[in-house]
Amino acid sequence: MSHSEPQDINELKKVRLEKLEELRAMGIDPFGQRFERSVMAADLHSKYEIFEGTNVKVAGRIMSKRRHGKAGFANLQDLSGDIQLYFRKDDLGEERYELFKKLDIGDILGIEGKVFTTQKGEISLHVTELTYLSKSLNPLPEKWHGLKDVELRYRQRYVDLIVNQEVKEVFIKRSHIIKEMRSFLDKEGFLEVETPMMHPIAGGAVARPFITHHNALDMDLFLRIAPELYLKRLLVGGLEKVYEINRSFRNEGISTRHNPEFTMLEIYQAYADYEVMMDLTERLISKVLYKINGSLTVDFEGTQIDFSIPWQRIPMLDAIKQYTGLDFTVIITDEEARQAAKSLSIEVKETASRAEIINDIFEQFVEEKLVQPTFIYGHPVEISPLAKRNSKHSEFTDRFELFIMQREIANAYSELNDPIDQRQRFLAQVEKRADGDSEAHMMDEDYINALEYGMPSAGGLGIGIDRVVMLITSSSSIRDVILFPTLRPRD
RNA sequence: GGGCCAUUAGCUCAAUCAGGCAGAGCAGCUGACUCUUAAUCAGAAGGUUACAGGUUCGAUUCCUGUAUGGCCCA
Repeated sequence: MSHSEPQDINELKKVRLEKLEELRAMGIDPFGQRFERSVMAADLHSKYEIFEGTNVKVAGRIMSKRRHGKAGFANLQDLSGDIQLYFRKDDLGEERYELFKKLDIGDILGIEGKVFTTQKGEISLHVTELTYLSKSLNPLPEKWHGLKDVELRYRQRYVDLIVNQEVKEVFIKRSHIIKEMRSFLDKEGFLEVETPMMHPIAGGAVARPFITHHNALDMDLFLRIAPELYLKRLLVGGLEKVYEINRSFRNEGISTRHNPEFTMLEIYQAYADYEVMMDLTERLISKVLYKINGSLTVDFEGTQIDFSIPWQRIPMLDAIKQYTGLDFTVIITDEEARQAAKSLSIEVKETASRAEIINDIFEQFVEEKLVQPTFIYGHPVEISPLAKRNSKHSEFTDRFELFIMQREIANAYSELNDPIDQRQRFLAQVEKRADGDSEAHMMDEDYINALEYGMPSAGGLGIGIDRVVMLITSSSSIRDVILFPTLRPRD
């Protein structure tokens, strides 16, 4: 019990505490023991013919109660669904009927009873025995309107899960989605690995890290912003096909699309390239979607998204030309690029490079147009410090990003395995850092050292799991697919 | 970080526009009712109107600040 609210126990809780004492006085443990249930609630409905007339045991939470003098009904909810309970004084006897009368909504019970159908046609249990498994002291939200206050829903997700079934379904789906992804990758011969979450050097992405401190070593560590550089060390080590599904952490704002900790799937495949990764992305997401939803189309807030493959593949410069008319194959110098940006009324720094401007224009004018699954490929090398250069156009990389519903869902490239070029790229990043870009990469000498042993040519792919779950479950906020989203603490 | 909006009973919401006794439904409590299902009927109760100030005879309402959250922008 919180020590911050000693005198503040409200009336409703007081009544329940009194009931708890009454139970104890009757010799009943309000917070019972193991209960061997024989059947789930949903099975009683789906396999009624099998269970009709038999005695079964169910366990779960009382969600509603209707009393009629010397008889009454309640509804019990377990993970699978609901079952109605019928209590009758004549059958239960005085004492057990008293227990029924004392029941509060929210109490957790084990129930033994006989399966039957009421006159109104509802499959129910005629209760013969009830066992207290947990007395509930806090009143649940209203049965009809449920819990709507989003702040309370996120802060007290346990209550949200009790009363809002659709929330429970989203998180069950999330679990299934991740399970299907693992199953898909395992079948394709990938090895699931775990790499450090605490990094001495935060690398693998452009982002500000969280800093923590190790006391015994007396050193600062960064919570990882991406697992990329460790996974590629494993390619060097000969683990040719690896993936990792786990959290990364980025120290930036919170929005409907960003949570400070989020789940990424990263995949690396030796001897592949970014086009192999495109194919893999299509197959992976469409297969998982079909397994989960039984369809390749999703209705996302009224927009039909069609995941039938193949998906569109558009070079980044073509996409910019299509939506702005600007042709960056003839806009060559930084100065020309800055002029082009001004023509679109984009604010750019005096020192902004052509690559940065291409990226800015893409983000501001093209992303919002990409609703159906679309691969955008061919990013400037300057904003892709870990990607291999295109063999014909060395200022661009063999990289793609996948966009769906205006959101970046995946990022992938042919991995840069030239240690000399990689060192130059890191140095360019270090320079940016020195100029105040706190998101730029740090130098990672050990990673260079690994590359110097030889990393096979490879394709790498990162998929934002939370965003995929948002798409598949038609959720508009990332907080609706993360059980306990980051919030400022109350008090 | 900036803009806009919200915060009223355990929950879902009124009352705020134009300052004048803070209301309802559900849940809870008391009573009636042995097949109800948003059960029904009767009764009683439940409030630091997020917090701190200010204006006013009088503030849930107007003003300022703070906290938390939501949406949009960076």
